[in-house]
Amino acid sequence: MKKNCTLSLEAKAAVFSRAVGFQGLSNAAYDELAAIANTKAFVKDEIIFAPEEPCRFFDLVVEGLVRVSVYSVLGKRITYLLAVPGEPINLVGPFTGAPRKNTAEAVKDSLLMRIERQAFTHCAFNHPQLITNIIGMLGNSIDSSNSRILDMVEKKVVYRLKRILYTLNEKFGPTLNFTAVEIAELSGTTTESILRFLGHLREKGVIEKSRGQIRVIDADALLDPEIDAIWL
Amino acid sequence: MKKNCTLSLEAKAAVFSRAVGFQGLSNAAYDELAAIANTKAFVKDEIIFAPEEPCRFFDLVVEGLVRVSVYSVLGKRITYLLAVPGEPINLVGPFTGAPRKNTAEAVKDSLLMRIERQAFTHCAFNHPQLITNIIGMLGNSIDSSNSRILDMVEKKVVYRLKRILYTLNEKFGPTLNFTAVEIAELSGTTTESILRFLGHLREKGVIEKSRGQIRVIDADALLDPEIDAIWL
DNA sequence: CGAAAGATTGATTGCTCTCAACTTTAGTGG
DNA sequence: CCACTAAAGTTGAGAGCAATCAATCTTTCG
Repeated sequence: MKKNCTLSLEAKAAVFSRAVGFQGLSNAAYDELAAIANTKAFVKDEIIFAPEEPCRFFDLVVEGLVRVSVYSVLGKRITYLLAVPGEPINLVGPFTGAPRKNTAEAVKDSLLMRIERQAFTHCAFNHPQLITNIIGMLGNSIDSSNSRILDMVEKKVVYRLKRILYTLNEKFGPTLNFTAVEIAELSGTTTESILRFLGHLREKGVIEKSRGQIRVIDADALLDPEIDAIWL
Repeated sequence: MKKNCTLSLEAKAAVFSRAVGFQGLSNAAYDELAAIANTKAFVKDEIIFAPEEPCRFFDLVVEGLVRVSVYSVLGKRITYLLAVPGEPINLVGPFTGAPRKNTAEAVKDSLLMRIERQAFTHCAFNHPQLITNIIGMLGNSIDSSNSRILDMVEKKVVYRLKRILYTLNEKFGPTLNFTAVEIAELSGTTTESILRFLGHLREKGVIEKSRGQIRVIDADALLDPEIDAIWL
C-alpha cells in the first residue's frame, strides 16, 4: 500500500477542516495547522503509541483505521476508539505530555498527520474554539465510558452486542469487517459468547456473516427501546 | 448547618489556590477567579445539577461532599466522582454549555463556589496552564472509567470492592461513612453482594463496620498485586 | 502443504443476581 | 418519650447467564 505518502499544504488544511473536533475554526487556523503537520504512514498492526510512553505528538488519522485500546494486566483488551479518517487519536497527551494507559495500533495500513505536541498546543491556545471542541470531545468520551459501565452492570451480553453493532453500522455502514474477537473486545465479553449471539442474530435474519465480516441487514432490529449509540 | 455562608475575596482565592487542577497558576489568576466566584450552599440530598440541563456555571466544592453519578433508564446509579473540598465537579460543561448525563447531589450539607460559565472559560483561556490541567484531569477520568470497564470484564466483585475500599481509604482516611448501597454504586454491583463480601473482609479482620460506617483496619490487605487506585 | 487464525458448538461450572424473609437501627411525629 | 416507620443490614436458597474448557472445522496465507 501507499507508503511515504506526503500531502500538499492545501490537502493537509483540507483534512483539518473536515476533522472531528476541528469544525468552526478560521481558514487561517487550518493553514497554520497544515504548516506544522507532517504525515507518517503505518503498516497494518504497527504500534502508533504504547502505554507508559510520554506523548510527543498530536496524531490525526488521514487514511486507514486506528484502534485505541486499553490492555489489562492479564492481557485482555478493551477497544474504546476505532478512529477513521478525520479523527484525532490522542487529545490529552499533547497537552500534558504525560504517558497514558492507551495503546494505538493501525488496524489497516494507515496514514496519520502528526504535529509536535508543543507546536500543537501552542496553536490550540491561539484558537479557543479548538480547545472548547477538544474538551467537548473528552466529555463525550467520559459519558460514553460511563454508559458502558452501566451496560456492564445491568445489561446482558446480547444487548451490548446489539448496541455495538448498531454503533458500528452508523459509523461504517452495513458492511463490517471485523472478527468476532474484535467485536468481543468492543463489547467487553468473550469470543465464544459473541459467536453464539451473532449466530442467533443471523438466524433471525438481522445480520449475515462470513469470515471476518458481518453485514447488517436489519439495523432497526438492533435498536432496543431507548438504546442510544455510543462513541467509538 | 451553616447556610448563606459567604467568603471573603482572600478566602476564595485561597480555596482556588489549593483546588485540584488549579495548581501552578499565578496569584493574579486566583484573585481573578475569586473576584467572579459566588458561594452557594446546598443542603443534604439537594440536587446541584441534573442531566439534560444546560450548563450555566462552573462549580467547585468548598465544603461538604458531592456525588456525581450517572443514572440508567432502569434507575440504577453509578457513582463516578465523590468530590471533597477543593474538587471541581463539572469541567466540561462550562466550556460547551451543553447538557451532560450526570447528576450532582450534595451527600452532606455542602458549600460550593460557583462561576458563571462564560466568565470562567474566559478566565481559563487567559491561563493556559489551567486549560492544560483541566484536560489532564479529563484524561484521568477517561483512564479511570476505562479501567473500571476492564475490571467489570475480568475481575470478580471481591476485587472491585477491595479496589473501591482501597481508593476510599486513600481519599477519606480509614473511617468511611458510606452505606452498603453507596459502596455498591461505586463498585457496580448489588447491595447484597457487597454486604456478603464486606462480611468476609470483616471476618478476616481487614475492616470493621457499623451502621453506615466502615473502618479500614488493614489497608495493605486490600492491595492485590498490581492493583492501583482509581480516581473517585 | 502446514500452520495459524478464525469460527462453531457442546458441556460444565460457578459467580453473582434475584427474591425473600427477617433483624436492627435511626429518625419522626404524636 | 414512646411507637411506628423507613432505611440499612443480614443471610439463605435458587436460578441463570455467561465464562471456561474443549474439541473440531474452515479458511487463509506463506
